[in-house]
Amino acid sequence: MIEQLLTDKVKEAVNSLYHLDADPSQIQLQNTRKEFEGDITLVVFPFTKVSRKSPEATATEIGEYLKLNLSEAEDFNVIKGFLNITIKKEYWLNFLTENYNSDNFGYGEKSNEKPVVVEFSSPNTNKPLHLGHIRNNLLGFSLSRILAASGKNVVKVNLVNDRGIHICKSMLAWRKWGNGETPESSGMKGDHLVGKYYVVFDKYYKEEIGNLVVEGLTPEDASKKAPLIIEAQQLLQKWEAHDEETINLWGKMNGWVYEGFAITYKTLGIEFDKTYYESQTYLLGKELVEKGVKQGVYNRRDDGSVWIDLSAEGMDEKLLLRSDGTSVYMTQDMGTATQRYEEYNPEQLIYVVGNEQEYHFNVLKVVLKHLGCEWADSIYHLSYGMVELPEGKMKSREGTVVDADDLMQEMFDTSEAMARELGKIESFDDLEARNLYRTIGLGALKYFILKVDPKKNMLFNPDESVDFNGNTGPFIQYSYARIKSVLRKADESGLEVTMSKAQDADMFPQEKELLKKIHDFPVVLAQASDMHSPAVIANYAFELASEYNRFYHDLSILKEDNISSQSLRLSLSHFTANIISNALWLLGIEVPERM
RNA sequence: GGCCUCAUAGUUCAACGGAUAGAACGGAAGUUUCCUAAACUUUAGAUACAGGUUCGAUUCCUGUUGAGGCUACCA
Repeated sequence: MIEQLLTDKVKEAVNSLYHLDADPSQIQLQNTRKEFEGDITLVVFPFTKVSRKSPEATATEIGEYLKLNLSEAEDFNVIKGFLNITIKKEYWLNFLTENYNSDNFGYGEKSNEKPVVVEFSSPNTNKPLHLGHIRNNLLGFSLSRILAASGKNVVKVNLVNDRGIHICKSMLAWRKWGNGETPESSGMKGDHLVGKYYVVFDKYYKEEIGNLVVEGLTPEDASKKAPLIIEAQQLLQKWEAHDEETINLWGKMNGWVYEGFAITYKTLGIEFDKTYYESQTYLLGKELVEKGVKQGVYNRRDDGSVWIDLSAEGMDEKLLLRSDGTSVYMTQDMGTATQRYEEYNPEQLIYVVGNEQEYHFNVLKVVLKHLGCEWADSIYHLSYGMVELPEGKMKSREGTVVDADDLMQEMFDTSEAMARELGKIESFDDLEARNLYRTIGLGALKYFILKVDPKKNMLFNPDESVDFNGNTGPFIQYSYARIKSVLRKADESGLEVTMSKAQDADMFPQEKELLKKIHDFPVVLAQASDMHSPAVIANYAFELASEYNRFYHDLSILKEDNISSQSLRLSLSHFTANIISNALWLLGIEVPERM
């Protein structure tokens, strides 16, 4: 890669000119802005101190050195403190020749080192998946692919939260008011059916609270003394005591939910290497807490509860074990993290979890380190922002959630309507048309969510739904389909891609821009895996597609009678299509061969 | 109260401390003998406020204002 060559040569240059052993961070290379002549720009301000010359003079000296000593350097010009270097055409053409047929251009070497474990999704089993889960799933899945492409050995895991008071609420409501309703009898998807009874529970629970408040209780007391919540808690105790009837009901209703989730995951295109169930892991961690008490790093109070004092770290006291000896969230997470560490010996443990749990993960790390687990440093919380609706935050109890299944169906319907309106599918058979709606609809949804920096809250307006024009997935998919169409036509016309001919071609500035953009892909990929950000890949894919469309929109590639130019354009098109498809694959987005 | 995050065109999003802050949608005006108009071209429009560090600040630091989150013997 030219960046590496330049970095080395610049280092050599400042050493020879100014006797400076330059730090890599001082050598700042960037793509030259389009309005200036040149390909790559060196920012020379960091060297003006040692050169004791003006930025212009310094840039000129370094430029002269590079032109003399770097064979790829064609020429240079200086504007203020910016040294714009032009790279020889041969370099770009050689780069094209060597890589245009490479299927995994830019991907890192596959390493056999310790794995990276990525946990994402982690749903509760009392209700269907919603828009917030979609952001989680897409981020986790795309991140896993990006890390894998950069050479890591990735393990995707899901921890299903299948036990607890929430599922007991659904169970109780179903038993009281369900009349034996099943997914088969109701025609409902299993997760939606269970979610329905969660809402039913909440309705009657709220009524009871209301009545108690009328009788004179405070809302807080009322919410604790309502008969329904007490009954639900008793159900949880029965579950923990392995009561057969309770376990059976729990197993049955969870089974419905899993069937529903499986469909949602499949539609969304998400899969895991391993799924853990909280019912099997929730007892883990208690031993760790006891161990901590023995070591004197945690404190047991008179009532039997266990705490850790984190005031030295600038945090509060935190409960690790209840007075009745049962686990809390933190206890379990200590256990599952330890289990996962022992199982995989990972280089990194990544948790894709919303930013409302940032404090929890900070505490988790510190609590483990107090126990002497140095590996706690390998825990990384990929914290993402909330998905907000125009009317504010989603609240499942207030029914302002956007259901994942409904949303995807809407996307499919919208893309179908658009395709029909545009007359896109006249030559398609039914199956191909249906696949296209799915591909486009999902592409729109995924791209819309992934293009936003994970850490930021994002706004989702269901009424406007997701666009199909502009900076969108379908635009990129369209660009891909169009390139494929060009290549098909070329093939039918008997045109051949001959790189030896292309080497003789003149390269238009726009063609070089496109090639430079492709050339950047490995750098972008590395950056994305460093920053854990699919958004970097998404925005890159859009820029690449735009670049292609802008240049070729009114140019007849096939009618060009100069064989060299034709070869250059076809191979450039082929290469662009490859990179677009690779970039979208990293986002979990499919490309259509035609649309 | 304490702690954390965010604040950029009318709207949704960009910008390793670098050049004249980019796109897209929406607004206004155009472009179909061609590979495919889900496209392309032109145009108006923004760094919340006040200081500081720097050759250079949307970016780093301090303060103010505004939005969200956390601060449960819930998970």
